[in-house]
Amino acid sequence: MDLLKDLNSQQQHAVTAPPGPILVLAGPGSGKTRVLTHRIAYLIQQFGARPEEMIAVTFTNKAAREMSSRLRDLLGGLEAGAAGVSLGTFHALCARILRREADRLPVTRDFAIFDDADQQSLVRQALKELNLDPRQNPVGSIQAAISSAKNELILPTEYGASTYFAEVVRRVYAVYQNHLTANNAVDFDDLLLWAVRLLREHDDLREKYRRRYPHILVDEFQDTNTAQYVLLRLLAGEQPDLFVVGDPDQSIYGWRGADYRNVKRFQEDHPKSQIILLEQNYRSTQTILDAAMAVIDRHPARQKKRLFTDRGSGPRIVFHEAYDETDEARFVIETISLLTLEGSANPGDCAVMYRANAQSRPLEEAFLKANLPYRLVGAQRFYGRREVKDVIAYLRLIQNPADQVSLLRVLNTPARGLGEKSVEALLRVAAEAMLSPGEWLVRLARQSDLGPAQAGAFTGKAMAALSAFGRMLEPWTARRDETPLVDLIDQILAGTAYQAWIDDGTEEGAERWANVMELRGVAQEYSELGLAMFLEHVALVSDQDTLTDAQNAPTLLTLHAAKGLEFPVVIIVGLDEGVLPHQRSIESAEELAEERRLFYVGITRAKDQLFLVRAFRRRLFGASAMSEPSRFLYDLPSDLLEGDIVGSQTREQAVYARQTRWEDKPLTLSPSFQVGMRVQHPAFGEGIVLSSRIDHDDEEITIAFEGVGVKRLAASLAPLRVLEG
DNA sequence: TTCATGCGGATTTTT
DNA sequence: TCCGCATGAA
Repeated sequence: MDLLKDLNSQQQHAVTAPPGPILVLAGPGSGKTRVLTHRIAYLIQQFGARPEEMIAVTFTNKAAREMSSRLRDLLGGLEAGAAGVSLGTFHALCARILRREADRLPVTRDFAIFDDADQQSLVRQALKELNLDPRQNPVGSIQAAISSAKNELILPTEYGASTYFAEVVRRVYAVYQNHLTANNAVDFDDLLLWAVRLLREHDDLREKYRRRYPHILVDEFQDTNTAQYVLLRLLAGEQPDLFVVGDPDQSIYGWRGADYRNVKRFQEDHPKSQIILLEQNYRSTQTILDAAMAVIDRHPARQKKRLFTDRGSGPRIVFHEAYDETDEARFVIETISLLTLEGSANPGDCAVMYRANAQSRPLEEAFLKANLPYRLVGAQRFYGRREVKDVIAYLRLIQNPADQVSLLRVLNTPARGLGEKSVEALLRVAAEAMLSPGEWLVRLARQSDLGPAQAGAFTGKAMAALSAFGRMLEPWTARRDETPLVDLIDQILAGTAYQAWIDDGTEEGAERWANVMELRGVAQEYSELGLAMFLEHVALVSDQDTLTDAQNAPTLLTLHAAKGLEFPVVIIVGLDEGVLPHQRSIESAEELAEERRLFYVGITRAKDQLFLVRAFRRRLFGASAMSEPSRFLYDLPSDLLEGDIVGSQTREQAVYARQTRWEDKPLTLSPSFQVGMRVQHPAFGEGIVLSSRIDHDDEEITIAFEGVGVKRLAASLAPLRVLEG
């Protein structure tokens, strides 16, 4: 079959490039998944690469699945071959390596993977031990700080403490890490961090994996963080066949440690790398692309891409200013109803996007009031629900009795009279016996006789409850490998009378039980693979994966959640200063630029029609306040728009607003000094500009001054006056 | 162990 | 405004 026949020339160029470091800058809707899958097929067919030698990394399981199925279609008869490619998320692939090489780690291969909530629970515990007040040292902030440190590959001993908070973090981090090991657990970030450490510190392992995976492909490369970048470098070795695809313009996870500058770093680290741009868009109308480019071109120091399509210009973008958020929601409903009525779109073709989850509320209320169905993405996550986490915690405890976080979660769930005092005593006694509390309980169940000292540690009631718990747990752990997974879950539910505990007869109660049953359903699919794989799955999936497109209803989702998706009709609401860009991001040029990219991502989700909505006044934290149009709106050329952004404002105000907003300051730089300009400097006198380039958020100019020589200056600092351009 | 109360904080969340 | 928590009373 001819692999190249349905690729455009840029895509062909990327797919057929000789093996080596290759950077593909792929605009939205430019077919990057297609390029990745074709590249894999091409390497197999033209270079005789074996699928087992290839590793393809994505950021989401969804993307991995998508690639896997597209690859299967593509390779057709080579199905077995396609299956040989190691395809998965960074985290999943690292978890696999860690389990395989567990003998070099401080945990066993049964280690648990701790999520955010588990991490916070450990942080809380550490704070307690260090006698620090969780009120003054917010658990979430500390956890986030530890997470960023890990993403930057900073170990507890290396953590610099220049402020009081950093000192707190430093201490908590150390204790936290010890606890993780004691729990026989790693957290999300550890999956990457340990993988890097393994490859860094063990020459034989590094060699082994380099030989094993000579071909590496990476999707969404702009979203890699430092740990992931370093991991790739370690895996890739000196003569890498490293094919990375990304789009710095769609980098919206900087706040999670992703660093689009890795794209630049890649070019510096691989000076011979090939750079290929994918600019033809197969998704949107030219009007939408023009709007998107107008927004993103204000972001300097970027590799420009000219997005184009052969789809034609399509309808103009509609801007609407609503009175308040209720009115905004009403406009959304009316718009969707109208489109449905005229037959230009199905409800399911429409997506409503917003900056923050809180904005979904007025929208949901409007949908409910209008008695219209909708799909809400994100918000309350299935695997974050209490009842789901409870059952998983039981399973995790069975798989890994050292998992103290899970134990403490379920020890008194359902309530069995084991309060704080009993827990403290249990932890103390277990520590004395040099066992984890879970193991201690199992041992307690196995030998009826207790040391007198230990028996004295508990009240009679607590003792009875503990041994009952131990006797329940013991057979589950002892026979965990023979017991079918669903049977195990049923035993847990029966043994704990769990339904009675969560289903209180209310509607919520029924829903909670339904969630448990849904989890049981997922477990059913894992009956072959078993408990360990099931736990791996639930630890590493996200809820995005649960997004089904079954019903024909509009989708409500955040701009972040929208990345990677597309819809015929997109309505972006809340285009107000303080909402998009978010209040919190306005101060920092870097964050403001990310808000801009977020808007860009939103715009480029639209295939046919785009609606932009804002509200004249908006209720924020209770108080209602006037809001101003988002500064990003002023970047849209008016000939693409239907509806006037100026809205109720007077012309004068609008002009003022436009001027004062031209700033996203440092970052909106396009070089203001041109080569050949004559300039005047108070100290150096007159000179001629030799070159100018934007570096980060400043302009760096090289000037030849008469009688002084060549100087390199920063435009923001040097007091330069232009004499003639 | 559970409920009531008060306080502080309030983005985004691929794994 | 409203949610989650930490804390204190029953």
